[in-house]
Amino acid sequence: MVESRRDRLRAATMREISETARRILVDQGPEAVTLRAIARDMGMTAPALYRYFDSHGELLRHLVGDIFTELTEELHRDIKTVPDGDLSGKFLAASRCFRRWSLGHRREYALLFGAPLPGFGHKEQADFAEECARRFGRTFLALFLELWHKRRFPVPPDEEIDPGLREQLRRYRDEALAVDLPLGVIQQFLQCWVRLQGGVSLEVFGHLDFALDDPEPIFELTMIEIGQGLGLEYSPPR
Amino acid sequence: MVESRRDRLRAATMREISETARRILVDQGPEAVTLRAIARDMGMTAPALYRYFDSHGELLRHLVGDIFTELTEELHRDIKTVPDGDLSGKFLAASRCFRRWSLGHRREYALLFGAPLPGFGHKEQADFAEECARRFGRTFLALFLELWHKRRFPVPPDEEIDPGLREQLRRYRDEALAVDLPLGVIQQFLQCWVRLQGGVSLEVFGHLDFALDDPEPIFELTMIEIGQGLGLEYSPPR
DNA sequence: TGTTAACTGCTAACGCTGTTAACCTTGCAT
DNA sequence: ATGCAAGGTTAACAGCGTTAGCAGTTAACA
Repeated sequence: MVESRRDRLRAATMREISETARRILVDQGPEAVTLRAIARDMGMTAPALYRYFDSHGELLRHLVGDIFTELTEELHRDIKTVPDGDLSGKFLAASRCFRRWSLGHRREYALLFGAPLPGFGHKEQADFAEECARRFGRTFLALFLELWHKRRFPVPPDEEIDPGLREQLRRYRDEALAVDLPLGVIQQFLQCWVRLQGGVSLEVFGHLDFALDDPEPIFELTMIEIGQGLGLEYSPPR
Repeated sequence: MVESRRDRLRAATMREISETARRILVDQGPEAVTLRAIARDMGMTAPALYRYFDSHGELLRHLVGDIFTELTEELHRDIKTVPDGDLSGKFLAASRCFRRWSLGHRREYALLFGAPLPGFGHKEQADFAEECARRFGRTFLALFLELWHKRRFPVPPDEEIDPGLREQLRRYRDEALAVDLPLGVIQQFLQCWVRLQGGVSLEVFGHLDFALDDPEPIFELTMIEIGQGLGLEYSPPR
């Protein structure tokens, strides 16, 4: 049997649950995404949702996966708007897209990148959400590696890397990435990623409000500095 | 009346509430800090806590203030262990202390620097918590300004700063800091702070786990880069 | 000193949460 | 046609924040 009537209904209900959860998240924040609220909005009762998800947490993890996917798609869309030759432009576009999306979806951001909730350890995340997160990560990594292959920005030789770090980088490269690269490239990637996501996190959570109403110029300064390390041509936004 | 018997009892109860809340936070995480749990641990009932705090949220905000104070004290303690002449050492010590405390108090960190909770907007925070947070911020700012006055690291002249940023920096300098400084110093401070806290946040929340078991070397690399911008002498930890 | 008001606790209750158990109807497959 | 599984229901349990109402204790004041 390929596509029974029940299968179709089930898939539709699944979709409706996701959409409803998503809408509540956007409208009322993460703590309002309760089973009862979702069910209420759908004209159902809460226990019925257990036919679709094992627990509240798993429903949230599924939601996380959806959001990661949406973010990743938006990133790819923005990257594609830059002509293929312009790698600097693509890198800038991706970074700015990530920041823009994050600031425009603070509650989703909190769910994806905030403090890990209880029983939500970012480690034992559901396969689905985990895979979505990985694809998100690969988006930036792919850009970075393309940059390395085509432009060869300067990186420290393996021998000059802190021994403790070197071993970790080697493991990550060989086990997770399975590519042939100097370890310095991975180190550089991680440093850039920390600056990018670290800065965005602070902004999203309002931890620069004590001094700035609009931290965009600070973000752009960061982009300039990162770009210098990678030999990129900087061009202002818009 | 200066110090009635009731006043003493009330103060003691206040203290006990704080300590109990704190212990539950450390042992079981932020979501376990419920009014009922606190009351249970104290041999009281939940409604009695309303004699001391208007709501659950306000109790949490008070807890935040306590934690900020504790963190600030630990920072000052560590800074003092470095001889007064060694400003580079003090700066490194403070930064490493912040990172160490954050990694050793992840749940407290989440409360202080995580996503703002509902009705917990980081803006309309209770006066108490707000003041504690300010004193924490001033700890780093003071080090930074001392560094500037004694060592004069290079900063961009006011005219070269992005106009939009310049105006914000001027407001922050004149209204919040009320000091006489080139705006470039403030800009540099904010950039350093973003790198420091941004990196620590990612580490605490486990967002580097996808690649690294121990991100300390990456943190030290950041310290080296920041130090270069400020003309500091780098010395490895321990 | 006696009275009054404020303070500090209690219990009971409301409505919310996630979750489980028991039950009923409906769709699908043998 | 029979039987089983899927997908829904209601009822219930334990926990939560919060409010109302009641009692006892302490402090202040006439």
